[in-house]
Amino acid sequence: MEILDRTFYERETITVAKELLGKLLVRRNNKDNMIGKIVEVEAYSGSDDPASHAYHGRTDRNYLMFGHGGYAYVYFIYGNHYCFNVTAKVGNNPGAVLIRALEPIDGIELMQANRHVKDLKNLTNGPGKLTKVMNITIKHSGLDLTKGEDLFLCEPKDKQRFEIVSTKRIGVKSGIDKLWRFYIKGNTFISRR
DNA sequence: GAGAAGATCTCCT
DNA sequence: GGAGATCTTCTCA
Repeated sequence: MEILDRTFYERETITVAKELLGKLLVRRNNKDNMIGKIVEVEAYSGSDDPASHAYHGRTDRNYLMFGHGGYAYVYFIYGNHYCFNVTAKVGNNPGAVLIRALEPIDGIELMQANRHVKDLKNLTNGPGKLTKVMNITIKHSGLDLTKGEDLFLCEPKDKQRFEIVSTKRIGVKSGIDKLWRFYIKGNTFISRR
């Protein structure tokens, strides 16, 4: 498998977000692999995006968004859930892409066991769900995704053509004029509301 | 050191 | 369709 390298991530956040659709997220857990195809993402920028963690400047929590692209940025939200982001940026403006939904590809039995859910369509269709299924926690924050270790992204073997739909982002109260949520048209594994 | 809000999910009606 | 669960982070004193 071809792991995405640094040059993929060090581009405009919006461009990276769109191109992440259809890529594979690989989670290596001891000897077991879990693989999911990315079907839904959201882009978060910096000083021009009031919904972004980076909007109010650099802090102890969001400093990863100000660093290089291609790193995992994981944070805990609502007392219950982790959200998994990939840093993606060009120049000095911070940026990250939130992975919102996956299509289960491999290691499905392990995924089901991690959440005690059998319905595939209800397994990874939300940011909090997919982190639980993939066993992604705050420990993975700051991980280099280009090294091919516990967690990385790669190019699928057979590239499929699909249409990209862009809509308003979900769950944010500011920046709703930006259509920075992207998903694969017709895919049944996206989250909705 | 206290208070409030948050890039969500699940259960209940 | 709506509210509760639950804790980290940020802001202000």
